[in-house]
Amino acid sequence: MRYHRIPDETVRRLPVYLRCLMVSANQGERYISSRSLADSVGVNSWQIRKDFSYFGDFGTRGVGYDIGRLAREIKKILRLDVIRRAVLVGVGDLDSALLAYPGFGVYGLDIVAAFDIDPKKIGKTMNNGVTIEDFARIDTVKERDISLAIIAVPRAAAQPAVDKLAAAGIKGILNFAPCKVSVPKRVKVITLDIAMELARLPYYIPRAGRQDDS
Amino acid sequence: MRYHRIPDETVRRLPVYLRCLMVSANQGERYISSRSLADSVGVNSWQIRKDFSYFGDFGTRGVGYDIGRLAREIKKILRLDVIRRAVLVGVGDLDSALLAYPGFGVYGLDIVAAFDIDPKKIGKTMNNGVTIEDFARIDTVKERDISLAIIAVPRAAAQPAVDKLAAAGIKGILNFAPCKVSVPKRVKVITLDIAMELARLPYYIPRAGRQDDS
DNA sequence: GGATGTGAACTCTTTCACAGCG
DNA sequence: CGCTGTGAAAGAGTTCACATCC
Repeated sequence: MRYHRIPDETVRRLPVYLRCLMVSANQGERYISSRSLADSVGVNSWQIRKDFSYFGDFGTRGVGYDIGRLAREIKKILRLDVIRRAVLVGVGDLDSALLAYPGFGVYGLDIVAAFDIDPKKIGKTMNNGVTIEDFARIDTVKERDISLAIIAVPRAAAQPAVDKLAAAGIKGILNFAPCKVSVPKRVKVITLDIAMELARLPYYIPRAGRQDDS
Repeated sequence: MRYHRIPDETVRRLPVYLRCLMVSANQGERYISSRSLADSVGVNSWQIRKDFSYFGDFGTRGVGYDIGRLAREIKKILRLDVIRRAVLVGVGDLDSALLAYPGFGVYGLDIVAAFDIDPKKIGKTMNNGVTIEDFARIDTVKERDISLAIIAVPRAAAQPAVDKLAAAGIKGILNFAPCKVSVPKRVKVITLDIAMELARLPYYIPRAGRQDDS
């Protein structure tokens, strides 16, 4: 399969596999079968084999996958094998949560700068030791080898912020603002909209009536 | 089309359409065409028409969609037209952010209780006036007409917490814990895993080389 | 035997083209 | 004439069945 276009859905699943592999590795395991990996992450075993088959033959028939090797391969595929410097834009409640989040480091993310427009925040230092700078100077990230941005600003501020980030050479953006943003093709945006996820939850909940267990 | 199974992808897009409609309504607009709605949310106009066609004929040919009516219809489809009482499980940094999040109320969510296992937190009152209770008493939600839960607990605590929530009659869970959780079929879980989104961002960022704008 | 890797069938989703209506 | 609504075609992604290899 090696020479096909990779489905986006496969790329979405790879980080999930990776996390599971890291957990298994921590428990001292050496090999894992597609079946047991599948059970852990909640997909089918053939889905897992198909996903890996897009990238190469990582397994050993009759044995399974070498956990350490597979984890390294996935990291390489996802380009998580290099540390990337990131900037936080909009320092609020969400950012405290983000900074407290264990696992950004695991995925090669190093938050080295933070910006805000609020004069009350500028100059303050965050939990991780980074001092908040004035967003007016966002263009300085260009000289600081920062390629990723996490933005958590109000809706109206999102598009202008993204425009400035794109101009400053940022290549990837994780957007927590509740709206679509437009960027040049060379910039990748992933929007994570909490309210949108929440809003579709009731759809799956029957108003009343019989229920059966699983 | 009315009598088909609804694609999950359509359900995922409906909240996005709804938000856009609410913004347009606030600006005093009365009608919107599939084309202009499409431009606002970043999909194609035929995608929008197809999505709506699963539920009925909401538009007027030659004119477009009545914004108020369409918003009401979508709310009804998503079952956002009733207030749902929700409980927060695990009160940490993320929860402060969640409580500050404008827009839970917009989608009919009312956070009426909070639980934690940390004795230092139990008894304290959150920003929204809700007092944090001992998670050991989570079963009391059964008598309090609470149908949704938002859980933001460490990975190891997630499955036990979810089991207790399911036993307490919770019907829908928004899971921020970084892992898969198993539930009875009658319970719907939506997992929102920030690290998993972040981990796939570098995949789309070329290591180096030529770039073209859009 | 036991597990992987993969073409082929199948299912789900998007796109198209245009009929139908206001 | 403009814009919606929809069957049909095309495209993506998943599932299956089994050949293949350790």
